[in-house]
Amino acid sequence: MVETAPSTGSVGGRDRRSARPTIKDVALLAGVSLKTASRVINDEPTVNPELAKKVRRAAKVLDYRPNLIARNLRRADRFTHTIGLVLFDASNQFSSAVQRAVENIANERNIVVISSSVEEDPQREKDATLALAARQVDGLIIVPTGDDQSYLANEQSNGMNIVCVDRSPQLLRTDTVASDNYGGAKEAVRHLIKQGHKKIAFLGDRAHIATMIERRRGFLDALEEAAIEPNPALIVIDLHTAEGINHAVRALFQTDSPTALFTAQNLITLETVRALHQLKLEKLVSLVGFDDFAASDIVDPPVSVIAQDPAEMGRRAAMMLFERIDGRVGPAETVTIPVKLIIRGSGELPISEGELTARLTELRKA
Amino acid sequence: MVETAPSTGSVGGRDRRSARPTIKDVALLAGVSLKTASRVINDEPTVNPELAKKVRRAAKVLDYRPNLIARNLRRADRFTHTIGLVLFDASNQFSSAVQRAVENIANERNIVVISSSVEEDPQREKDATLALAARQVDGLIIVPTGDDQSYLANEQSNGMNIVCVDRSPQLLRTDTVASDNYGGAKEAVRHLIKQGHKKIAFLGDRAHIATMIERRRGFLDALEEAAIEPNPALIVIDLHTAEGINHAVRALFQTDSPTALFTAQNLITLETVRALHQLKLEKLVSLVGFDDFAASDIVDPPVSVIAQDPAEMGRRAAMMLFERIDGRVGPAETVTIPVKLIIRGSGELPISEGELTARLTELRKA
DNA sequence: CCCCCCAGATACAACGTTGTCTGAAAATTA
DNA sequence: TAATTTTCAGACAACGTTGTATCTGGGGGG
Repeated sequence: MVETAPSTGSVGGRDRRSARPTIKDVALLAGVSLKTASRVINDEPTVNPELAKKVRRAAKVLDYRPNLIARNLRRADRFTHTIGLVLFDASNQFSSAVQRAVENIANERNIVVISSSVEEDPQREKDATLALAARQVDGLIIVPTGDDQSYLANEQSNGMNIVCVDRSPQLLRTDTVASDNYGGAKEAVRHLIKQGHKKIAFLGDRAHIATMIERRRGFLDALEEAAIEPNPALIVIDLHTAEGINHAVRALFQTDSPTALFTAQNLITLETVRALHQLKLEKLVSLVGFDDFAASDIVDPPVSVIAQDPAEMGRRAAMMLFERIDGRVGPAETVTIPVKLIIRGSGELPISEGELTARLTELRKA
Repeated sequence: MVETAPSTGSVGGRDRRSARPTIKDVALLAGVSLKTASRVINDEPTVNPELAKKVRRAAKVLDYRPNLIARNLRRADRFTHTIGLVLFDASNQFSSAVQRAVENIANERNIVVISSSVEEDPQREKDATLALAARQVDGLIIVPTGDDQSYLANEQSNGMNIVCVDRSPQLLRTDTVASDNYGGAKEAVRHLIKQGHKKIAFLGDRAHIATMIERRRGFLDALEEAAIEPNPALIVIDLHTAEGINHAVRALFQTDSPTALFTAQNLITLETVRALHQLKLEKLVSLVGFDDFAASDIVDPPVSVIAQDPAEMGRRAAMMLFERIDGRVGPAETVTIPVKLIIRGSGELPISEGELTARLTELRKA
């Protein structure tokens, strides 16, 4: 599977000393002082056009590009024109939509985004975040993973601008952009109750994550509103692997048998639908998920969801961050982005107790 | 939607001069020279343990963290322990799987990944890539967007290590990790031909992208093998927006009517299935897509695909890059990652000319 | 007792760049 | 024409750090 390319010069093995030209080389070639070359590179007007032309030609010949590391070290304003983005998981659709939105806003301002994906590991979150800070980013956008962001307190008091997205930071106060998690969850469950469901299960991620707490609260309040006693056996948390979710769904139908499910996160929704397919229950058990995903409308049956707007969240977070970088002072703010119930079918299946019971008996026999 | 947090100190508005402590502050507090403090920070053994302890305590008190920008500037080896990753679109599942794999490998080596998403814009690709190079990254992993990467020639000859993923670079020779695009496409189309299809359409992305060229070649060769004359009207390229794809699919069935489709990219597959649903053709027209996507197995009908292995591609790319950074010299290599036909249903629909014709007539009337 | 050596600390230069200050020549004014 | 201002190039320091050279003092050997 490895083939070497036909005869060409070797690549790799950088001789790190002989590398890139510096402004000194440019000045030398142009026959001016180093500072004059610097002036030309930075478009300062106080240079004789003749000389400027010579410098520019030299820079072009050498393919000179300023070393931004050196520049950032020296520049008075101390802006590196770089922001850091910490994601809980780059391959989650929610994350990558946020990333894309942030990059688009940053791009308009010629700001580079340094992103780190921490795979839901709080230690990695901390390491990555501090590594970004040590690189002197102008600000941080974080989708928190762990339940303690206090390691940022010093950075913040040193003036680092921080915006959290999706999940509020814990033990730290920062600008935050979040969805209406409570309201959305409540709406989802109300919707299921309106369809006639009474045995509704909650499938959620790690219990300490702020969004999960809110979504579960919404779930419980919707039940209470309808005077439905919550059944603890129908509340499953700590789901974050495909296997775990599959197992949990099967377990649910082995013993208790909900007639509807509320899945509190996009990956959980996806895996739950997959499990329902395997159990041939997808047409018999209703489901509403929190957070939309790419193919939700062409799944069988199409999945009803509480849709978040990750692009808007990323956009707002980036804008809040840039305002702070531009000098806005004031107390930390929280922006809540509304969510929307999208009805597609999975949450509005006709209820037929008979068929469901039949299928479940069949399953339990097997 | 904006609420201010209850009484706390303000955030933002960094006083950029009074910011973070430097090693000078640490040395001062510890009562030693700057260089001694530096030695302690860098775990050099030639320091009296007494003093070392004092320095460490001072560093802790001040919450000192080295300024990596300054360090990188000075350090002899010139490694910044940072690599750049340029993606064609962060929100594409393929891209984000690559990103995740690269970050995982990099993380093991304590390397930070700076990534840029360029939204399939060649100019942005160039800008972003050079911006990363100017930040002195130790290497670059690029999923090329444009049809000319020669702007990197100087960087490369200055010793920058570059690995391309998915799409080969054009007008430049670098290490490359790619799928077996030709073989995969051929296999997909052979599979459709084996099911009895003769009128097979090709739906592809921008024509200049290396992968598209290969996949189209595979498509055409499979037809030729079976002595099927390709019909130019069934070859649609330059698809890259949801609307465009929807429109193209509708157009296909207005005039010519393929009985099967080969969609050459994941986004195209998704939108094509969506369009088929709208036209109520999803059970009548067969489809095989190139590149898998998250919900492909629970879509109605489940989508048969040629699955790539983006995680493996990212992993291999990162490993090749690190080998180069570690000093491996030699000609540029190309690694081909095998692909796999996954049969799920959409490519194996029973052919019923009658029903299809009926539905099409109905459609054209409307 | 002197010299040397070594451990271990400090002083100074350097990385590539930009901020500040100085100086020289040109341009303007009196 | 002399005095003064303006223009603009260059010298030098500095950013925060590490590499190298130098210094200091204490211990051991002659």
